Amino acid sequence: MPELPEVETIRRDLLSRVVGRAFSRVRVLPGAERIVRWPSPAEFARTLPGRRIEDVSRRGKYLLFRLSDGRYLIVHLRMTGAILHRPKDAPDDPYLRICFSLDDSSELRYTDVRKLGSVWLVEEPEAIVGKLGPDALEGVTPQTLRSLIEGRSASIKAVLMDQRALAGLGNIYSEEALFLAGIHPRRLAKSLAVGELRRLGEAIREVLLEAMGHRGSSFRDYVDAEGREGQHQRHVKVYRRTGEPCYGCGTPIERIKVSGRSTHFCPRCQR
DNA sequence: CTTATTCCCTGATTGC
DNA sequence: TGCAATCAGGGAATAA
Repeated sequence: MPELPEVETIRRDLLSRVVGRAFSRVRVLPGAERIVRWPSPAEFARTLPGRRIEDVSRRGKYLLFRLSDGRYLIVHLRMTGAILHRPKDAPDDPYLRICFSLDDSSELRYTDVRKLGSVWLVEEPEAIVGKLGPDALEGVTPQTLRSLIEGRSASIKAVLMDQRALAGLGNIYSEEALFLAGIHPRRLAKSLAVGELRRLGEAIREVLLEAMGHRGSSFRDYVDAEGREGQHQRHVKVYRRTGEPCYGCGTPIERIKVSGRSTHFCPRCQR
């Protein structure tokens, strides 16, 4: 499940590998048409060849390729998407959905078991990422956190996962940040005190930086641009640790539902 | 404006 | 052991 640390790991991998390269051929494989959200799959595949990749950036969980004609190729991996950079004669990758051939005999291969991911080719990236809140890796001050929770009656976990409030956190890292800050995921967001908001902001930053240091978490499908797994799944404190002892106090980690998502927490350390 | 629910999609896991 | 039901979950769409 690529969240901010996984997408950022891929971005950094791709920077050195594809910036300066041009697309030579683009194929949307049969059955994968739905992944191409804009324009039509045929126009998408026809327009990209000849365009050079000038930069790779990230907003929340979105990857943005700035192209030489000023347009942007935008990719969202959702649950099971991956972007692999391979030599063109490398063995086939399973679940290949879109193949971007580059002008140096390499390929960007978009693979996606469940076909839930999305790609766009647009002139104006704000049309896609404009609704996102501030990036979770930057600008998470107590003041911004306070502005996020104002006028909302949702739980703090729901707010952290709301990409229009804060962009980049999903289930894994919102749970980990709340554990680190000692905050119960069902707490009403607006009930948090200033000190708790400050701790939460620090926890978000710490969790994301540590996960990026481990090149992301590979619980199921996530791999980086070279097809390698991350290591942070070995370091999570609560995510998918139902029944296992809390590293802080030994109490078994519990699993509950919060705003429709399974949620893990320590009932003793997070009140 | 808000929050809650459904849907997408298929491999892995669970339950009988 | 076998097979069907359930689960996983980001975000869009829809309902309330």
